[in-house]
Amino acid sequence: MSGIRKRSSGATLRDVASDAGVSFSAVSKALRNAYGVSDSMRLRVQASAERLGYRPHAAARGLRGKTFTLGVLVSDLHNSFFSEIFGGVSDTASMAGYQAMLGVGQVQPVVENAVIDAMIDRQMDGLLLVAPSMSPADLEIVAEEVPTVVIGVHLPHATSFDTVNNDDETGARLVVRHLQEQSISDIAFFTLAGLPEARGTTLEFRERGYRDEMQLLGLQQHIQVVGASMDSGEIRSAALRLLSGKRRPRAVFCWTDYAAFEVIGVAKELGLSLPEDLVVVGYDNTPYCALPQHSLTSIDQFGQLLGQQATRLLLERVAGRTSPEHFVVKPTLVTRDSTVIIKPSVSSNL
Amino acid sequence: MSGIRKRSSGATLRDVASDAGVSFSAVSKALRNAYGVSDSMRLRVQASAERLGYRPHAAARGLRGKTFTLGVLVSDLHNSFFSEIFGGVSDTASMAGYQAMLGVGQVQPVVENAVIDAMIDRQMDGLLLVAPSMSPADLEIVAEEVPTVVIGVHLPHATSFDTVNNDDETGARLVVRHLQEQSISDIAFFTLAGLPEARGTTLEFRERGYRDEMQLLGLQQHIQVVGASMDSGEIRSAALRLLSGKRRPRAVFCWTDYAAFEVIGVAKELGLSLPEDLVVVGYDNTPYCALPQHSLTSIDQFGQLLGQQATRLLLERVAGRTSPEHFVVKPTLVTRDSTVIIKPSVSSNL
DNA sequence: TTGTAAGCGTTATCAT
DNA sequence: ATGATAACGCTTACAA
Repeated sequence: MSGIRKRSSGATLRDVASDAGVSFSAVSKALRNAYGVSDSMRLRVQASAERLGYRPHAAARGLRGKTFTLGVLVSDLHNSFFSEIFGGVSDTASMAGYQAMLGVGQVQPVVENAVIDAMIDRQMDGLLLVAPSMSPADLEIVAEEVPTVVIGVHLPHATSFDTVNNDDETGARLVVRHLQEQSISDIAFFTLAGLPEARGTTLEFRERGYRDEMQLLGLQQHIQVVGASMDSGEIRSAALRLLSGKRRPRAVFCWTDYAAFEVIGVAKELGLSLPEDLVVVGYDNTPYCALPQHSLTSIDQFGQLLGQQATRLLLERVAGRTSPEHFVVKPTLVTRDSTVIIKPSVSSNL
Repeated sequence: MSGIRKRSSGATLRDVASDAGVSFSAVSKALRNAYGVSDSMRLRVQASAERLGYRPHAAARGLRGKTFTLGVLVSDLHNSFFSEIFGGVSDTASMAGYQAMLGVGQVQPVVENAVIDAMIDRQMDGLLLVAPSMSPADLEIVAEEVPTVVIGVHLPHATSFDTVNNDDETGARLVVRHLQEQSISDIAFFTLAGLPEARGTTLEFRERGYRDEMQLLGLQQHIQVVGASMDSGEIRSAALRLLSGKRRPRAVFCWTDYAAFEVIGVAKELGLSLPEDLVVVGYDNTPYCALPQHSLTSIDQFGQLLGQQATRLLLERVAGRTSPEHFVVKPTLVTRDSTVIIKPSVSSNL
């Protein structure tokens, strides 16, 4: 019932070998199903290994071969969208006999680099960078040293690493179109400001999708983009400025769910009623969206799928692929009360 | 500006040695500030190492000495309380030259064990287990093999590992007392159900604190404990049962903030107004509590501090301490509108 | 103070 | 098909 293998025994290849009565190099091969071992020997070796509770020593392994460890770098643990991604990563990795280890690079690029270095030093077989804030040039440098897949940066022409993304442009367009169908035209875009000027970020693409679709629908005069840093206080004051200014929009499309929640909060404090006075939309479709007090329309970008796909690609690179692959998943609009103006007659009170 | 060290050079101790014109073992010692190296040699070696971009090979190091890696096991990335803890861990670890790596054991104890095994196999110097769901006996087994600190399980008599906790009993008492001061006596406790029967969990202590304080204040006839699993749907249906039943409490004290948000959602759907009809309290004081649409009174258990302290203890164990230490931090009640009945005359509309 | 040498537990190459 | 042997890059006695 315990499940924990008491493994202080610390059996090594040699112990298994002497127990099975064969050479230790034979054990190495047998255990890895390498070429050139008879079935009878494999069976005997496996039995011994089992009995002695043998476990390969990862450090020793890393010295010659692989460590079977993938490093995952995320910039912000608080965003539960990242947790979703990691779920997909972890599953896919462990099914292939790999272990995913998470390192956190707290937005500051310095820390980000330090974590990447640490992962490379620890001989991780591959790196999965989730929404890194470093420049494409730096990404190339990293990818030169170790198999790399990047999630959340649009660099479809990168050759030394793969990318996995949701189609942020389409996501943004879906939002604008949906709102326009609700007869809303005055739509503002609330984005993250003050990033280390990065190229190809998801935010850049969301903004482009927003602008393009507004243009396409003839709403260009309503285009309005405001920004705030990640800090909760800054988000609030930017939202307050936007909502109490003279050009208050009818709808605010936020770059991430959490910002949307802050906007909703500010709106309530200002005495605005939702969705009659103001409509809010988020991005990521995190679990909090479904809470009735939010009921927030959001874009689902299938984090788990992103994580799975990225891991699959990474394992391919670890296995030797060098040609680049760029995977894009179509996001989906999840409509909730926050954007449904004409409510059914029997309505619950939001 | 790039910050990324291009290190494909792959310089080893030998390279540094020949560059500095000394033996490679001298380099090893000089770089680790070991005993028996002259200042002149140390300087020369450091200069060479710097110039060649030397970085120690963690796997090779792990074979003889330490890996300077700490493994952190968390059961649920989604709880942003855990992110807070990891922030403290990461900082403290890196200041001591260690790197913290996160592994996720998705509640299922099987996965939890697998992750721990993976961390031990990778020769991590110490393990930090955050709210593990395994039995105390299994914890002992793990701690026997590797320096271990446990956060979020009350086992003050454990000898083979250290524990770091907030005082859950006090936390719960604070809540009950606070509510009673608001003239509320009918207080229910909403807890997590269906765990693999664990001993010493935070929940056990919160419930005890709740029961004891209710008793102490003469409110024992109002004691009511309901449970639900981690699943969002289950939480909702349990909350619905509680709030629409004939014994609807005046206040619900929830084991974690997210559950409180679900309770608030159900309450709104039922047409209850907060805080007049129902008062809700959470635990963890996650960022979402401060949102005006929640304004949730909660218990702050200082996750970052917990993480820092746990890491400090772990590093001590790694350094050789074997005597157990058990650190407990006093939690604090953060009062917000969700429990303030008599509001100031100029009130914002929650 | 400095250098030499023996492992650490693997993988991979080469004989047998 | 099997087994000896040489790395891998480092730490740590021990010798000079």
